[in-house]
Amino acid sequence: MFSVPAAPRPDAENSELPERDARPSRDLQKLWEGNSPRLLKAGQHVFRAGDAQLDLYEVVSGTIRLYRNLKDGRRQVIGFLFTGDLIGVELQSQHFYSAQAIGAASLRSVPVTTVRELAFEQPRLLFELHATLARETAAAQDLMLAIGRADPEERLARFLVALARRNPQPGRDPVAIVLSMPRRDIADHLGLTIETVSRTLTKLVKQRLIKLSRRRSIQILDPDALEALMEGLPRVARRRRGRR
Amino acid sequence: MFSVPAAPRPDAENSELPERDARPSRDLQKLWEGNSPRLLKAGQHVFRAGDAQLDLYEVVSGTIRLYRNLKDGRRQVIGFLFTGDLIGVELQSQHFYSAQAIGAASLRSVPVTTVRELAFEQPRLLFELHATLARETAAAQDLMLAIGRADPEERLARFLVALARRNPQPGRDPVAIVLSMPRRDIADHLGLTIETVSRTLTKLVKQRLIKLSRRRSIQILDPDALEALMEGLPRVARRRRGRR
DNA sequence: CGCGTTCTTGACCCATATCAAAAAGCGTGG
DNA sequence: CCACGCTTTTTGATATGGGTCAAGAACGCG
Repeated sequence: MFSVPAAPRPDAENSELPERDARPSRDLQKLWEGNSPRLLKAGQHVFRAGDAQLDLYEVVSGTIRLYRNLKDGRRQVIGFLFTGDLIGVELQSQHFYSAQAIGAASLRSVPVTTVRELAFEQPRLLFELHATLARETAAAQDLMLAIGRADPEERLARFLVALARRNPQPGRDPVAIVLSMPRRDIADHLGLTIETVSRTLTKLVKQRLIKLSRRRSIQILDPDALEALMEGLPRVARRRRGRR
Repeated sequence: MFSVPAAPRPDAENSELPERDARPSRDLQKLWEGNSPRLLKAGQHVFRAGDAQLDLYEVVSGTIRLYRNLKDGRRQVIGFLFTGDLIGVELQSQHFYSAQAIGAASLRSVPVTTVRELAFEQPRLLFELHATLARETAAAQDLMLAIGRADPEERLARFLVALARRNPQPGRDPVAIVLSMPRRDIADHLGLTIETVSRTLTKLVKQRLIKLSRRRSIQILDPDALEALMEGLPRVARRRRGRR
């Protein structure tokens, strides 16, 4: 079963990837008080890589994708943000990735200058942001591992499990998840092509690990098998990855 | 020529990746005063993923590799740290990657509890650590882009340019860099095999972009061409990466 | 000088990208 | 509610880059 690991586990190898979102804390809550959300249309950018960072944002509704480009257009989707997630916790002079609404979305924001001032008086706030950034870094490293070393099946398994963990579905065991992003984004996130994403999903369906309906909604039928897949254990004795 | 970008440039697409290291600042300097360095032998671990984080470290000498594993041993090298770099700026309860000396190395450290106390009194210190962590995150995302979307030639180009930038060689234009890590580490860093790393390096040699001697030392003959390679521009019109 | 280790080179092959087309959704207007 | 057209996704056929396997060469160290 999925466990939503509130407290970290003392498990060295299978380090639970901390989620990138920082759900409301009292310190952060204060920040937005009385700020009316900004509405974004599908495809609209919050900011682009290289822009000066003016604000810290919180996603109120919708899904935001963060990404970087190579000059010739190849794209790496860094991550997806959902309701309650923060954007821009780095607090640097400029953004090093772009943020764009996938569907319609809404955000609220505070100027970074305000955040900085508050943080000076109230170190706990800064610690909080620091911890959020640390989770983000861990997630980035985790994705690196997936992209650099896992095959498509493992990458998809990781992606789906991570998504499921972020939407703690109370109770119901065949976990339902909604893909609020198109295949192209998933492909660019996992370093694959959309064709491979599609083929791999149908492969997972055939193995009865998941079930997909209407393209964007997925039921996880066998969470344990999926989690095993993440680490590549199923293939009984994967080639021989001997080292040193 | 290589420029060591002290101040960020307003260049949207070709965002300079901030270096992960934080060279000495007054605030940080104070931390280690009077701490005698810990010596590490080749291959020795500073800590492993999952260990509790007890200290914040600074590399005094040598090279440290940071990495994560999949259960079956596949490894992703997150990054390499050199003299002056900090390890453990996340300040979380446990490490989510392992840190290991490549050759002989030495570190000095401060307990995280001490860092936390100081940070409460002296917010600037925490801001400093936060900025370091932000650079680390940016580097991780940059590597993701390379691993997910670049071919071996581009990945090596990025790796070499990044290395050269971290060792600001005063003056001398054919920039000399030393690979303080074996091919296996480079491969595991870039998501390649050692064979591909080797072949790609000789390919770069044949193109007269670099020159390598005694396996571990490299001269960059044509910095501009290398930088162009990073973004994949040389191939005059790479397939067609059309997107939206 | 000799041995173990690291790196390079070569031959082969397979997983995944590419190219191409069909199918399934989805919104819109009648 | 259905028909139409556009977009997204799936499926199929083929090609190829980089992985795998296997020597051999270069190095470094005692």
